[in-house]
Amino acid sequence: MTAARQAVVEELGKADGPRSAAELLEGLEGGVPLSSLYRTLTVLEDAGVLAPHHGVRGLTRYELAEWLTGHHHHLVCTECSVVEDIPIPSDVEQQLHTLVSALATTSGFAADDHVLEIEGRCARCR
Amino acid sequence: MTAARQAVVEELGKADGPRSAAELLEGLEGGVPLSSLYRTLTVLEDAGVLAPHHGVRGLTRYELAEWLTGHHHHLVCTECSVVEDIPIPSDVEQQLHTLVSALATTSGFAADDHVLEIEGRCARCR
DNA sequence: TTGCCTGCAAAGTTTTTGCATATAA
DNA sequence: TTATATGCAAAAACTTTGCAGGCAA
Repeated sequence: MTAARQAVVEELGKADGPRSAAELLEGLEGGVPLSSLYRTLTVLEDAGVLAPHHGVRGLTRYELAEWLTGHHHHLVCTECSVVEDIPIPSDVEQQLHTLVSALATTSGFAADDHVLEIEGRCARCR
Repeated sequence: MTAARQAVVEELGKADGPRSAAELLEGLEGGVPLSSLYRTLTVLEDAGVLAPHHGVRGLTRYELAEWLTGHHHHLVCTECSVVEDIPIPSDVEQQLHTLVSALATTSGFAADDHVLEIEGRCARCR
């Protein structure tokens, strides 16, 4: 774990939602080249530390993997594309999990995970 | 509604999941230029006929809007990136909807819609 | 030394845009 | 005619790769 990687993990730890390479760049001190940042993101993803998020057109954003943050879902603003983490009460999660397994098995799918994104307008855009 | 647009809508009508511009190209007869296809997709999206899907790294796929297909969710294969439509029983959908509204309002979000993606391995990749 | 990490520059992929032509109303 | 749609080529946005130099074990 090098300094560059540490910095990315810390930056994502402070964020309240997934961040793209360009967004991370703003928070990182020193002019890190984009190519290095992308390489760092790839390494951390392969290591299971980061998880990619693909909720918005043409952008891959990253967040800390769920074993670090806990299971959660996202609120996606359809106007400004902001993505915000949202925790989910464990009883609700339980329901959801049951529901997902049932849906998947009838289609021959082996469900590993589920992604629930709530789309709407955030407090600021309203 | 021109012939080119008709063709895209028909192609998507036959598909069992969202398709990218490149994927659509294979099904369309005659060498349609990509740029025209992208323009067609944008027009149809703005017209509310198509809905974009962003479940896979760096790819925007399109599907018919839900007023044409009915509400549904997706199975996403983490191995081959195939995305398959999956209908959802109305009682389950009801539960989900209630749940989503509750989660969103506590965060100042105005929830318009929700996206549930089930990730796993498809029948072929298993 | 040996191997991984970094920066820079070049290239790749997907998507958008400008402009002239073609088509439709 | 008048507006909209299309094709081609160029560009843009985002991401990946090659290569040489740096740093650490």
